[in-house]
Amino acid sequence: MNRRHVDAHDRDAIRAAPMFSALPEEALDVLLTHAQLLALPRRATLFEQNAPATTFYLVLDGWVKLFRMTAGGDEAVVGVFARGDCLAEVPCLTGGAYPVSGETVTEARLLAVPTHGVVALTRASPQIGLAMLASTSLHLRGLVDQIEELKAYTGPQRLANFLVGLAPVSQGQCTIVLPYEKLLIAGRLGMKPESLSRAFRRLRAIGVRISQEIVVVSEVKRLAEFAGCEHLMAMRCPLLVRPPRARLTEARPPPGRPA
Amino acid sequence: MNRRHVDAHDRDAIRAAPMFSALPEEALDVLLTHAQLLALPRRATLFEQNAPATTFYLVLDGWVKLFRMTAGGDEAVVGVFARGDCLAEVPCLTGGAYPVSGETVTEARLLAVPTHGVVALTRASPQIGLAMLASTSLHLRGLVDQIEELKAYTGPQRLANFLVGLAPVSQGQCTIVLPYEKLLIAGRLGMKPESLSRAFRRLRAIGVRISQEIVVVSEVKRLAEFAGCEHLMAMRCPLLVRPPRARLTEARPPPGRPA
DNA sequence: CCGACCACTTGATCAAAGTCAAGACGAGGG
DNA sequence: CCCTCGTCTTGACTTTGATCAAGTGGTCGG
Repeated sequence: MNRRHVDAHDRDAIRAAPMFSALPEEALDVLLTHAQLLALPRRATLFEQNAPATTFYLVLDGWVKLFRMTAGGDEAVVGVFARGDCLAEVPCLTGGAYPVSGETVTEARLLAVPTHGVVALTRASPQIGLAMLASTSLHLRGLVDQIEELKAYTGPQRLANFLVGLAPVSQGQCTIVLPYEKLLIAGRLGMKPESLSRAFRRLRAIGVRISQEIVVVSEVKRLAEFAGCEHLMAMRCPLLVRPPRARLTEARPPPGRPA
Repeated sequence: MNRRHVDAHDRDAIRAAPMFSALPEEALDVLLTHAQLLALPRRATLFEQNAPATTFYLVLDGWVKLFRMTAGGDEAVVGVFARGDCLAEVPCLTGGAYPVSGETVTEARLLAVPTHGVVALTRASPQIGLAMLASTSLHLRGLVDQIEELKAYTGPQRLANFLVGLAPVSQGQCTIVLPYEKLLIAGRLGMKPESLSRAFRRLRAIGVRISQEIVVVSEVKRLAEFAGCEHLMAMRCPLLVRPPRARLTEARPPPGRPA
């Protein structure tokens, strides 16, 4: 976990990034002579929002978050990245500033690529420009997905969707190990830790058990259905015995509410 | 407003787009031979989510929205674009599908550029690849801004921010004409029309008057301050005299509900 | 073994925004 | 002219999520 040099395993991760996948082997060697391998502890800062972008990163192991500090002092998490993901390529190549801050959330190994290294590379193989666009396209899509989620779905639905994305199968039972702390998951999903906790409780009714960082889903399809949920209405608070709501047009039924 | 051909005014708009700003005059001519000028009515569909991307657009006049239909049938607006803005370049050049749907929200004139036209262009002048990245970079930034807004600010704050962005001056008094319907503004800001209406009411307390589509701001700085708002707390519900809510620990007040 | 600290959970309460229903208002068609 | 339609506003009420406060259960250093 603390290797000092790029090995075959690392090369696989690099190949996984869309922007390098089409690169000939020799070009990759050139790139690596410019790049630096970082082994970082938890909570290490990679770059800060608004700083001039000089280096971009590729995750080889561990997790990295991108976020913004708001005027009020909270942080808004914009993305959480894992092995094979590439960070901040765009501001680097356009010569701008980082639009967000970046920080490790676990111990992590990263490849740090200085901008000038890639500019050199671009000259060598021009089609890398299109590959970069492909990479960017993925990021754009991810952001659009997030906006849709935030605008149109409730907390429990976003959590369900997050879990479905983590599930190794698309139907049946499965077990998921949460990849990072609940605190960060909450940020990623745009809610407070307390709300996340309650969201997990809500999902129990559709077959989600949780203990510590282990989540057991009894039927992934059910979860997915709830996440996209046309009929959230139908399964709202499924177990809670609630007296039927008094309708304005009817007489109020005797409130059998347990004290 | 219904010109059939690209004139000098239109060329200005094209030059305003980052991806074409650095293009030599002759290359622009080549581009225009491939492109098509569209004069569209309100509510015309440009492309639909998940369709293969074959054409991208540059807005010459009017307004265009990008949005997603959610499973529940609501639409989540991802962006609203005006003169000089470029839409959907990325999926076109990476050969993917449109991640969102696009529709005009007013009468509009657009330049429709088929992908193959630009691929030809790319061969002619390779540095256009970097220009495209610059353009994309702006889009990314815009999306990140939206996510931060949604996660960290309240409705009235988002509205204040929106108005500040529209204001022609950065301090003092000013008058703003809302560029499109309130319904769409609400969508853009991630709320329902009713909430938008109430958000405007809230802003009255800090010097925002509204009648129809005309907004008068008595001091833009005050608005900007509220939008970034460290001390939202200080000016919450400034004028409204509200009877305190009945507490659960007290006797339930007799429900004066009309039968 | 103890106690401090941490991440997380839970409960009570409150504010923000969604929903439903009704009305105001202007634009356009018969 | 009136009537309808669409947009916007308003009011009453519900639901969601945030906040505050307390409590649980770990881990780690002494």
